[in-house]
Amino acid sequence: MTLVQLRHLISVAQTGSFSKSADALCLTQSALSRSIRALEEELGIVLFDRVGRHNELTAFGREMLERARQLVFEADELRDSGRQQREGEGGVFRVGLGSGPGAMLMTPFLMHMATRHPRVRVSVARGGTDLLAQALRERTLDALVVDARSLKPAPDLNVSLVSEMRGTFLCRDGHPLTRLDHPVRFEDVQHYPIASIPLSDEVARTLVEAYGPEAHPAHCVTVQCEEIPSLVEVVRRSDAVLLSIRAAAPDLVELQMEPPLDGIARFGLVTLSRRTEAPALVILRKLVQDLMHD
Amino acid sequence: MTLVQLRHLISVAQTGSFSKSADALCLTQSALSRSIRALEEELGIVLFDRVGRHNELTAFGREMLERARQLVFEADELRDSGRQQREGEGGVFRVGLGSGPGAMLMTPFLMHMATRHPRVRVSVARGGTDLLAQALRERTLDALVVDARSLKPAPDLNVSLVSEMRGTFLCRDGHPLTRLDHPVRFEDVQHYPIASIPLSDEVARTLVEAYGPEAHPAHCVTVQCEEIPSLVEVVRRSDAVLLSIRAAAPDLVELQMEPPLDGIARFGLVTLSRRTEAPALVILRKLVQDLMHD
DNA sequence: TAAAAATACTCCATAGGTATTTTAT
DNA sequence: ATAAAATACCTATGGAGTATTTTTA
Repeated sequence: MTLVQLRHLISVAQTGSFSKSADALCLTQSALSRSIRALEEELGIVLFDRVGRHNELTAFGREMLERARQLVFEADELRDSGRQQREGEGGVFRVGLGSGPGAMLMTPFLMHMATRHPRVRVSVARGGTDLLAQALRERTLDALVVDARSLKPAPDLNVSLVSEMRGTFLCRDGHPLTRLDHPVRFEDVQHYPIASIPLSDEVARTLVEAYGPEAHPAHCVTVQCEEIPSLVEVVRRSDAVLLSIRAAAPDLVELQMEPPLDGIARFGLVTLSRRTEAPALVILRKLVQDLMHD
Repeated sequence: MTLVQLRHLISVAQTGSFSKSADALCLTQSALSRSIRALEEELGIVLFDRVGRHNELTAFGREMLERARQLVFEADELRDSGRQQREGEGGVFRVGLGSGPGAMLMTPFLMHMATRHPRVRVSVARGGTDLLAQALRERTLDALVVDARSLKPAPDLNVSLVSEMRGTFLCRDGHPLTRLDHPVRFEDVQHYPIASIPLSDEVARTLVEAYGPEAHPAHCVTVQCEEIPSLVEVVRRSDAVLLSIRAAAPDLVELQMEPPLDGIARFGLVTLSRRTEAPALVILRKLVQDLMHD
């Protein structure tokens, strides 16, 4: 029994004629006749009563037809599901976001998937890089976006750098620090609350190297939260200073630090090597590249 | 996409190995490899990540697998349904019973189907022969059992005689008519109530020819009902006389009439000619032959 | 290095085409 | 007599086998 044979059955049942169906199926009448006959022989039951001009389904044929229709319909759906997945119109996509990327990507990513790819079942996990990497290895996640510096290199992980973003101190327009007559030093900043998302050890080391032990986030950050928009709002309405990547809020003013903070967030898209990429990954990669640049 | 390919997918997903599945499927490893690859190419998506020793389904492959399992299961069921129908283990069977056969067959037939062939969906219609024949031509019935004499011969109807049964007058043991010192005449019978199922015109004519106009059922039958068992019960408990086929009740006594009633019920199994018989027809035919004989 | 999958090639089984016969109206 | 299905015969595509290469643990 073949799906093709079932398609033939359905067609002949519709037209009531082998010849007409043969045309419709781009086959010769004889080929179609043999196909139906083979099906009948395999099933051991006659499907059509050949009544000269017009062929009628037998009682069994009628029962068979409905089930054949169902089967062929499901098979067609299955066949199409491949294309749908490729085009981001289906399937599941489970993403892990590190702290920084999570803060920047979570909402836009979910929005984008909900509006542009509504048929993809997407789920996002946030957490520490190690935990996310573990989930990736266990195949409970399809991809991660994390700060590449926080990720221990491993041969089974495939990291592709998608974005590099400078870290800076930002404040509201008209902030006292913008009116200083000398380059801003860290001790100037320290007079104000410092807002930040949770920072990786790598970033902490960069800060300590540039501005001394006082600059370790564990000490200096006074307003911490994972949602960048909330922090931005606080900084807009107060004298708090935001330590984050420049692109977090275009309307905030970047402080000209001395020495300048050359820490760079290196966001990487992580997948398991030697494993097939989730089709929806291209969507995520493009989104990250569009959203995360200075 | 082929059902065979889906079976291959299912097997490799189970074993995690092309070689093992190839053995299980009685195929070579290379053939199986190509089969899966062809499926992947048609769908446009990789199903397995070939990770050396052990092959893993991709995310898409896992989704696909479930649907493939369902599809193959349904296909197998469909394939088997033919054999099931042949063996009277499924399908529908719609029978029309004429008045006489209905009276004798209805209950035993339904009992037999319910107990021996519980998976066949059976329905029985009772009615006049013409009405039943019409339903047969409209394909709302699969077969009839009627008195052949009441059926107008037609080229599109296929009648096979399954049973001939003598009609007689029956009464209870010890009935006054059994003690007569001469053969029973119709006028003797007329002194008692006459019970009968509705009789065809053919039988009526036979009666009139044998015993005169007084014997027409429309005149002489005083207790009429379609259920033979009920009539038999009445005749057992009263002096009523039952006009029916001899086999209706073995414990009743047959009256030796003068002249003898040579009317014979000729029960025929009617189907549409040139149409495939319902598989369950063999069941009915055998049942009729077993039940309806003198 | 050994086991497993992919590839190259060859073959043949079968689906399909052409021509003809049979069947039913 | 005609239109349609079945049949006979032939062809060719693609599924499957054998031998070999490539890959990965």
